[in-house]
Amino acid sequence: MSRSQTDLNLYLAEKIHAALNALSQEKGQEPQTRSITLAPPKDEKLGDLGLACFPFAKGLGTSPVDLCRELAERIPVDEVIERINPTGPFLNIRLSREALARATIEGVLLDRAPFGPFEPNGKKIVIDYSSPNIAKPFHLGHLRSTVIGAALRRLYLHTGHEVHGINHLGDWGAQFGKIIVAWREWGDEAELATNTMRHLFDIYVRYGKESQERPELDEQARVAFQNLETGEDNEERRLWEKLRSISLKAFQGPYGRLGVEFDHVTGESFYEDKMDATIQAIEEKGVATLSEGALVVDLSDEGLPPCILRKSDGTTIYATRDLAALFYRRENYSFDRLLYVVGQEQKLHFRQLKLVLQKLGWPEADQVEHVDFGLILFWDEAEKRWKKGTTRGGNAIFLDEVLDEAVEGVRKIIAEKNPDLPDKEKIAEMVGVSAIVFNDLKNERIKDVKFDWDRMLSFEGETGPYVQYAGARLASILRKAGHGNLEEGLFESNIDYSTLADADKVLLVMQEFGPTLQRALDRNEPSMVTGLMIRLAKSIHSYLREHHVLSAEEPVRSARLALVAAARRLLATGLATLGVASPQEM
RNA sequence: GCGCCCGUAGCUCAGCAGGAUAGAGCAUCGGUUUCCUAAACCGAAGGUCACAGGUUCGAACCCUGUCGGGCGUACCA
Repeated sequence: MSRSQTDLNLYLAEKIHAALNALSQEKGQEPQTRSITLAPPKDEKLGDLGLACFPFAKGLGTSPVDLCRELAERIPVDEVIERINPTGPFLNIRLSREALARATIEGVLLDRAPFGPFEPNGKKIVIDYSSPNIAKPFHLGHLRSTVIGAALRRLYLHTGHEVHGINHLGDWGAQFGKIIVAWREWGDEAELATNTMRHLFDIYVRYGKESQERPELDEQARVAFQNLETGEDNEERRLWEKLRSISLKAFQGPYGRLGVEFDHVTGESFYEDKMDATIQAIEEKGVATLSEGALVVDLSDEGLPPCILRKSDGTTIYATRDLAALFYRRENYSFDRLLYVVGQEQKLHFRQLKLVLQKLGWPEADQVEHVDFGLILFWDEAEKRWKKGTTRGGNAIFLDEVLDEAVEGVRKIIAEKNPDLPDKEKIAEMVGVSAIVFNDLKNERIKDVKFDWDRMLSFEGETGPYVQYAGARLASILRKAGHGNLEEGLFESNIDYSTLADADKVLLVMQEFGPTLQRALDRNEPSMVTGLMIRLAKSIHSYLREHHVLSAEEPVRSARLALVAAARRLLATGLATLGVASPQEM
């Protein structure tokens, strides 16, 4: 079964492409290279998918209306294309309902691309995401990089890429000097043991406040990091190791709850012994200069501040470690693309890094991309506006608090609406955590997220639970039909797909899966998938209202069950790429 | 100051590389439950797409300028 047999957008695009090329050849023109994007016509009576002919007409020296008519003549009606209908400059196509149902349902249930995994394409993608500063709690600010990166990792995996997901932990650097000093001043072993992250957070915040009146703290912190970077087995190193390992352990909690995985956990400290060689390599290329006591790559040609390789006190900086990581990743992963899922406030830093790579003459410079995202803003009642929250100010919200609130909200709804549900606690966790993840992946990543408890804890409308609920309803129908394993045995009976004409809305949304994955990859934008899942859930909820499955007569009943199984499965697949669970019941 | 990002319904956002009459959710109002989960469904109301020019068959989308908000602007990450 070829891809275009299950992905009808692709099927149509191939037909149109062939017709366009035939026309080009006749007119002695170059073949068309412009990609074909189909969109639903404004009026559904015109067809299911349409192509605007304007851009193609220009190259062929004809009018869009004429081109549209000519294309329609050249694309014969077949078992998939029920009607081809030139409407002025728009080429509208109506799909055969039977073919639509067959291609979609069989494609999904037989796990064919784009619904199932793609054939390996040999491309290697490295994704750097989450990368929190440990020794500070996992707070809301870490959530975005973590869930966006994890979703991209799964999307690239699904579409046949070799993916290396890396957690570039912030476990090195000047900040550790501050944490070491804070620990010396106010650290409490008992607190650290019982209340690890809260305690580290408290002393870090205290450092931020007290260092303003006691500037000697900053000097101590600077020295502490300097001592750490000597590589010697000294007090600083022992403290660093202790604090690092204990906080790393504490981070497994949030990662576990979120279901986030990494292929490599190589933090900044991993490059401790690789930075000298990196600096040396850059110096040998002759692009490093000394400026104000620091070793830098000058970028004034591009009108940017310099990229600092070594600070005037001899210690390294995050740029040094990022460059060492780039050298290491090029050597060890020979990536086709390297994605940094990091907030937009670091845009300048990544521009600088890329420019350094260009100066080094790396061809890979163009394959390094900053996948940036917006901030999390908090409502300031006094100023009546949305503001950035800071860890330093002590107003960070811990991720566990947010997840716990969401789970508690779900518990209440279960108690009210489905008190007999088995495994209540497990389901509450699944649904509550998912709601937070889904919410974060809902909007375009570049948009700032406005943190709003009411909105986050709302489970109605365009939310994670709404989508999960659609899946649970489908699962419930399958369970009652005796399909314990959901789609098992469905193909044993011959399904009469012609009886599913009234399910065209659901099926057409399911057909958007392929093009949506493509767009999500092109733009590194998981929200494309989130949006599709909402539309799919919406179409399912509507369909189930109007069409009864279990009480239908054969052969309609079997066909509807197949539809239900396929919709359920696709929903689960899409949600899984987002990191959202699909409970059987809720 | 300079650079980058954002500005669409009361609120939060979509708008699928420039296409047909700008769409959802929340909130508001009204309707649906002897029916596989009402965390649902159906309907009503709600718009100067920040503003002004420009590009063209066509602009919420591209260009220029203005206004508003945000982020960044060498030894934090």
